[in-house]
Amino acid sequence: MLRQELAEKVSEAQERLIAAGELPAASRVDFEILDTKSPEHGDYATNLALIAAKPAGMNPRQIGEKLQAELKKDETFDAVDLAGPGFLNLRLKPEVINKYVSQVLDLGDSLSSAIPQHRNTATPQRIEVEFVSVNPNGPITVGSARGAAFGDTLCRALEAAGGEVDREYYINDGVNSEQMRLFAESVRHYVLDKTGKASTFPEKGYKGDYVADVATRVIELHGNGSADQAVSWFQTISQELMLERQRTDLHNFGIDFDIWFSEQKDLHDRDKVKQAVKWLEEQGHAYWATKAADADEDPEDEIAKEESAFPQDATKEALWLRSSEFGDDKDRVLMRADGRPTYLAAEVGYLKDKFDRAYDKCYLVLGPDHHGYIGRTYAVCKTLGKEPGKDFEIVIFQIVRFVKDGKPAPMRKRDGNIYELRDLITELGEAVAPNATKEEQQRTGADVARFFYLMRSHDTHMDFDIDLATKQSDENPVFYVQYAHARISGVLRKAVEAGIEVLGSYGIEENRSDLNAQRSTINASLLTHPRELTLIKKILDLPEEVQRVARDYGVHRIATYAIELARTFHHFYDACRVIQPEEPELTQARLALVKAAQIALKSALTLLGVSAPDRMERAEAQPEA
RNA sequence: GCGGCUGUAGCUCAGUGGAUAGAGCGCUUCCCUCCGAAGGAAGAAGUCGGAGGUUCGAGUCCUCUCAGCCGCGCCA
Repeated sequence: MLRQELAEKVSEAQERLIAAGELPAASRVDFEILDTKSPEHGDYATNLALIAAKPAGMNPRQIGEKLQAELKKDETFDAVDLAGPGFLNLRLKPEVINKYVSQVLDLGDSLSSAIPQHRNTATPQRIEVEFVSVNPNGPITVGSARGAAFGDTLCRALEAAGGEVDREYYINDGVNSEQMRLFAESVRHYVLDKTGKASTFPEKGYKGDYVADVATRVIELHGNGSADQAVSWFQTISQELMLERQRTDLHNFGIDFDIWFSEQKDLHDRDKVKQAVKWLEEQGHAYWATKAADADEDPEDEIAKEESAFPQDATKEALWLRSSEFGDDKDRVLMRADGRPTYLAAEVGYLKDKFDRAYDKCYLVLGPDHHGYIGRTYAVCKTLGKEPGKDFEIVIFQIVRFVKDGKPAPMRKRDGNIYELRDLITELGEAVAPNATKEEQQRTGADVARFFYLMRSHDTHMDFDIDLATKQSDENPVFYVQYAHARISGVLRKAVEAGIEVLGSYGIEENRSDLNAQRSTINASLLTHPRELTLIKKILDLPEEVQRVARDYGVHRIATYAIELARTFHHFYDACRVIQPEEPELTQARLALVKAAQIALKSALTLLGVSAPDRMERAEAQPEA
């Protein structure tokens, strides 16, 4: 797009100088087309002279002067100024910028994919992203929802960048799991209780509304007689119901997984874990011993082991993974002394299965409590012949602290007071759109929650003040962005009502022939107001932002971009009246620009998984009549 | 003890080694005969936790340090 065009112009000028012997060939460097700090500096700047100074063995300003002289010959530029230490500020002729409006209209929904790939990186084509993966004994909490929003928008960005993405959810449903058995016992307790039978609550059992909900569903589906079923039966059924609940909550949050990977069915039942462990043994990556080969003789450590809740017979041999040889801090047990596989063994089996599916790149999105797993997981990754960071990447998102009624909201499982994503969505929806229907409240609540999660870098510890988010809805810029979109829809509606011909109505789903017809009738060269040009430039930044996010998964920048784009639009809107019956040609040009802005806004919101409404309801109480 | 993350305006947070560090909220003051004021304009508000280092240039990279949050099982 525009920046690429400018980069080419600068490169060509540089090549001419090299050919003429004015610049050494060593001055060819990766330079950037930057934003200027303030509008009076021009539209864009390039740092070529600064970057090339060292390899060229020249003073930056010296290079700058030569380039400046060369670029001034190009009629693309209104002005080329050499500034500061050696920036070249580029001021463009308006028609260089406004000609892109019709291109944006032509691209439509594919605007975010308009740049195929970054010049330095081969974008992976087949991509797998594993995220959320909450155990099937608990609901989607407001904490895991951050990873859910992050992972999904990462997928959307990777797709926009040209990737084919599988969203994968790993289900921790091993039948031998203590946690799942305990969960089943807890559900059975609730069922017994609800059907009037005596029952004592299992020690360390699971409490909370969601457990009771599952029990209620069990009775609905299987009648009161289900109370007599065995724990193993409860384990199967309550797990299924819990998954159903998770699936529903995620769907309402805009997330649908492609692959639900069952540890039991897809690993254990197919003997994948044993096969993987055997394979590691054959490769010499695992060994039998009573303790780790690299264990240090720290007496305090020995004491800690003695006091462990899970004492092990130190005379029997366990199977250890040589993870320390692959970058982990110590070796890890794969098979316990009693012959049962550890969680790590299942993980090895899972990763091997995943890698065997031949993705170009796999991502694993994990919560902050898992950062200690990076070392060992990367070690496993290496034993399987994959390169961490290149073939496989773990992304850790940081904790969300929830504050409610001025106190930290408890989120810990088993305390009966889990703060679920569905509660958050309902709360936000009711507070922000009190007069809307239930469905609209759900959608609005999900919009607010997603935007809030995605606004901040995944590396930031964020505070989620429920009271603030519900009571003061203005706090959340999602409305600022959505309002810009609704405003555009309003303008287009108004234009139609005023009898102005707006081809293709006012959505962005209109058909191609209409768009082409409109493109031929608009005269974008009338768009010369500074705020019009600023808006066009901002719109053109979207595909670059997408590429960057796909490269470094800084997903929050899409939210930042959306806010900036909305602001740029509001500025334009304030200064440039769109509908002016006495100026039909300008009206058409501005309508085209407004539609281009709508395309970019909707694309950004879609990447965030936030809806782009055509009209918005007021949150304030209705004024007295 | 070891490891991860964070520290930027009163609060919540942006900031790709570049120019005078930004936004939202809050605060002060203006702007609806005019496409929806959930908007716009102007103002006050900063020792980028601290100290060194790297270089033409550091909020950004490196080392050290202080503070906060989190994690470290033959649990899953």
